[in-house]
Amino acid sequence: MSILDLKTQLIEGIAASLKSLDLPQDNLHLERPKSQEFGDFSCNAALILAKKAKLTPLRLAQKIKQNLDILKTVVEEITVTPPGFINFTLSKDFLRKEVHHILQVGEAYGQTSHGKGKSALVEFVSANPTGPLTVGHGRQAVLGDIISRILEWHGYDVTREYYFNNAGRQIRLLAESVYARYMGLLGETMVIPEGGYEGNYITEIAENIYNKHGSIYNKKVDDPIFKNTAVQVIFNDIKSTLSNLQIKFDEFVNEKSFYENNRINSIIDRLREQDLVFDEDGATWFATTKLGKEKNTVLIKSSGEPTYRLPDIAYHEYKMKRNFDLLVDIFGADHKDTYPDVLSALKSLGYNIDIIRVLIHQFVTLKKGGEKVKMSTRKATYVTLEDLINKVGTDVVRYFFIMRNMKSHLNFDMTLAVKESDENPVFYLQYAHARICNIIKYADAVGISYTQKSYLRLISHPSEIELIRELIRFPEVMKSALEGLEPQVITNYLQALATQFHKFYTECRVVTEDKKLSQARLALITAVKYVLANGLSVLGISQPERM
RNA sequence: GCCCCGGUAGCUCAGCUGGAUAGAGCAACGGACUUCUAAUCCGUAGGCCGCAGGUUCGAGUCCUGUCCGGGGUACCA
Repeated sequence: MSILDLKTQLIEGIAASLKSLDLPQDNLHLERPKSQEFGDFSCNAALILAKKAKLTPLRLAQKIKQNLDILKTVVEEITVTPPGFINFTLSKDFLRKEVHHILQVGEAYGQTSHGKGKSALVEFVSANPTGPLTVGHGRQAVLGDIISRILEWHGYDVTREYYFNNAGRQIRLLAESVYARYMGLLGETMVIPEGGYEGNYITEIAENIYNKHGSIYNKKVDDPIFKNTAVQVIFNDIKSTLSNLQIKFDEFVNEKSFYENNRINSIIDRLREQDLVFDEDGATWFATTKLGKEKNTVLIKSSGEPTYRLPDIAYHEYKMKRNFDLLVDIFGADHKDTYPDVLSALKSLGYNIDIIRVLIHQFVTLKKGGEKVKMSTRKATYVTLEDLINKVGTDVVRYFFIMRNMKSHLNFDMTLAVKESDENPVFYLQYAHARICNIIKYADAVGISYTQKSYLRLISHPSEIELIRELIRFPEVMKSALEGLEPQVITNYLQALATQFHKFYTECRVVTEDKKLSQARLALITAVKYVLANGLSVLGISQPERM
């Protein structure tokens, strides 16, 4: 039985008891008490329903308890404590059986079928190819990938999608910047455009063109070679960085495609039919004030060029039309004000926007030795993600970016990150895994291994029991990660599990003269190994067998 | 001005959709390797949960106000 099934059973039991007392049964849930003295689960139903039952919470709790019909083999003790909680303590027998359960299910332990037969589209990164990915993009890249993995863990068929724009003003500036460097290489005067790009990579792209073609593009600022080479080189660079982070996209969608097949005009037309589009001052506006916003929004500038919102709407309509069950958009805080326009447009066009989950993450504040660094791709005052990966490694980078709640600002101190990479919390988890692997190897060498009948009844030491208690929380944690689409709960949990394991390790020797006990403990730590490995793999972090 | 996010130990942050005595890591101090890995463990110390009201059996968590930090508020993306 999984802990999730057990919780359902307990809640059903409580509901039945409430029904027999003629009390409402909705909104029941179990909590994990902070202290073990209150057992493994507690229920606050009596506190909430006391008024309705015209009893003190304590008396009501007693009554609910009396009417409870719950298996003694699973729940060892039910207590009522002030102010009126009903507490359930799981039997040791149940806990031991759970270890067996974990060993049987193995790599699938903690999975659910919530997403079985469903598909999800996760859009993230979506940085335009104007420069290398920065540390700032890293947070979103890792967040998006791990959220995708969480969805996959629960059975979703996930498409990771990257939306980009290789046209427009920024790209024109990029091409002109490359051209300027190219002219510089030819010994001509080099005019870097106003607001152009200054990074070293621009020079490298120019050299690339020069080495291949010499001076044949002299004075040909409009030749597509500059734009094409730049975009191609930068995109390759971006993909290679992502690949170093163990991230692979399934689809790349070009904003340009929405101009080509008339989708944009069609959106304007359909919104106009509903009186949500009007013309003013030569521009075309989206009447967002009619949809509850304070200001209207420009969709087509008076120059005739659409703002990015319009293709964004077209892109999201394209997402909708592909019939996913779930659409996840991951944006930085700078999009906070713009995505509601996209959603209200989709709604007006008749789409069910309930399937969209928009996740907004706060920015990374980069620091160097305590000093704040302002990042700008244009000015090349950034630290590239690639540099960071090279310095501290993929596992550390991935872990670092999801250690914190996405709603919080992430202070990233480069100096500290490099210095502290040796004592990064990710190693704490991996060390626990490696320790287990080593014990198993040692046990193997002396001829002890666990079998299905591994004397688990011999497990009784407090730190063993605590370890199991921690272990079986895993399915709950993974469920909550799915509900909140928040990877951080997994890292918090794995830290707690590793702590409990390290504690167990110092208190209980696994391989001893006592063969039966050794087998039992071997079974226990193998279960720990599965859970650690499962958690780490969802985070996309390696599980070393030796450190 | 208006909108969004944050404010919890010296520092960096957890705190499970309102629960019981607010937690961890780092830094400080004191202990533990003859053992399956000390990248570890145990202990001590550290708090007006920004501030003030409110809601109720119960608030770090919800509401109102206020202060501080960040982001947004473009015919830029």
